Parts: sequence; C-alpha cells; structure tokens
Amino acid sequence: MLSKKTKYALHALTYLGKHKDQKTVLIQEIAEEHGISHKFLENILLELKKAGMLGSKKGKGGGYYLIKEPKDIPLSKVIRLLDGPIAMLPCVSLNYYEPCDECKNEAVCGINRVMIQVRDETLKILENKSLEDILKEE
Amino acid sequence: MLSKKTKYALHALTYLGKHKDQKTVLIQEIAEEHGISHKFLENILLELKKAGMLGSKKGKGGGYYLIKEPKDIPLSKVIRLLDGPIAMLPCVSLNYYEPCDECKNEAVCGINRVMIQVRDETLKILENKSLEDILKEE
DNA sequence: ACAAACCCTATTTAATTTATAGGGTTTGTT
DNA sequence: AACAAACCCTATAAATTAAATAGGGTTTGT
Repeated sequence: MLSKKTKYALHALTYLGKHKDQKTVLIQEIAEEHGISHKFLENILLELKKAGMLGSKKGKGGGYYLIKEPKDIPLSKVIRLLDGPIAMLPCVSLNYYEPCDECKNEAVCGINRVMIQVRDETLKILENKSLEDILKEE
Repeated sequence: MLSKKTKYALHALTYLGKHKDQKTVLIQEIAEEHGISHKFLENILLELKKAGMLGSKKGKGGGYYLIKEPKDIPLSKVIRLLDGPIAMLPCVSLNYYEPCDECKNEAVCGINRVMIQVRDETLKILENKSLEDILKEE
C-alpha cells in the first residue's frame, strides 16, 4: 500500500493540476482541503520540488505551482520518490538494489527471476499512468 | 516491498515444491536452509496451512508438504495472505476495502479511478504467476 | 512411556512511518 | 527600512506496524 506521504503527494499534485491557471497555491490551502498537517505537507512539497516536479515562490504572495505538464509526471516517479522501490524485492529493484539476505544464491533464485518479470510488467503500468490520467477522471 | 513473512513463505513453498517427492519436510530443515528463525517460520507455515496450501503431519516423522499443485498457488494468494492488500490504496482494495480518510468524496476522486485501473492490471500479473513459475526457474 | 514434531496464543523488541517542533531565509507591501 | 507572509531546512518525538521470541499444548511413531 502507498504511504500517506505518497497519497498526500498525489492529492497535492492533483490540486495543483486543477489550479494551474493560478500563479501559485498556498500549502495551507492544500492542507486544509485534504485535512493534512501543514508541516507534514510542507516536507512533501519540498521533496517534490527538489525532484523537479514543482516550482515555488517565496515571500508574501508566494506558493507552489506545477512546473511540468501533468502528462510528464508518471505515477512511477511520484511513488519512487516518496515510497522508494516499486519492485517487490530489494534484489530486483532497478533504483534501490540490495541483495536479499535470506537468499543464498541470487543467480539461481527462481523467486528473483519471477519477481523481475513482475517488476517489468508493473513498471509498464506505472510509467504509463500519469497525473494527467488522474486529472482526466475528476 | 514484500514483508519478510511473505518472502519466507515463498522460500518455504519453493523448498516444499522442490521436495514434493518426499512425504514431509521439517520446519527446521527449511529454517536452516534459509537462515530463518524456526519459530517465526512455524507461524508462517501455520498460516499457509490454514489457507489450504499446505498439509502437515504431527508426531515423530511428521512435517509439512504441499497440498496443491504449484500451478494452483498464484502469487496473489500468497501475498494477500501474509501481506494483505495488493491494491495501492485501501479505497480500491477488493479484499480489504476501507475508505481513505484524506479523501473527501470517493465518488469523484481521480486518484481512486486510476488506482482501480492499476489494481486490475497488477492483479492480472500476480494471478497469472504461480509457484510453478518460480520452480521452473530453479 | 517417551521424545519428536506440529499447534496455538501472547508478549516483546525493532524498525518504519507519521507527525511535530523550531527556527531560518526570502520577498512583497507599506 | 520595517514587517509579516510564506517557503526552506533539520532534528526529534510519537505512533504504528513488522519481526521475533516465548512458552507451553497436542499428536503420534517407536
């Protein structure tokens, strides 16, 4: 299941997507809309900004705004950023690889092989769904 | 990522699948093979048994054995049993549904809609991969 | 009778996630 | 130039969940 961080991120991105005619949107506004703690959401928006999905403006009248087209923000990117690996096992993760400690020999592990297939097929899904798909449904 | 419980379950099932010529296999044997605590694994095998995937024999000379054909043990079943929902959000889970508490109106939530699609496609994958696929790779 | 091996429930420990705290920096307005 | 609004950053605490341990109970072959 997605962490709250990722869920909040998706809600925030959706909100920003729906208000992209405005120059900026306040953290407070998004937080209130979804009942999220201001400070917690702030950390999340910061991460999204560092990852290049959002821009922000400081000072009075500032706020956040989408810096990319919704179609260029795939779910895979958001999930990886806030939740980490998409793969089901560390030993098949493309971005966060680590050996599994209960696995004696990865080279001959059937679980590993099957999970690589699962990962590839799952990635196809998550790379093809974007913020745009969410916005189209609202 | 899969929990250790699920990983251990998959390793145990694989081990049992590779030894299905024997009548029974000891917990201890599987535990040692993969460096798992005997007691922790015991709990997991119990769950697999209650779910109808394994049989067991008590007393001296007893142990566990596969009660189903490997092709009839889909990954989706193992994951759901030990890890819970496959869906990414509680509000789109088929087996463990719960409303999302940060969602104001599920009926008009684009995230919900898209995650239903993701769930359906993910399920296709996990229902079509079975223990047999793992065994074929070893 | 005895010991091997599964069966069951409860508790403890460790890890991770979620949330809070507290100040720092930038910038528009007066 | 002062002030306040609003983003920026790091560290710590609280809550939740996952992982492991504990301790005995029951069955069964020899």
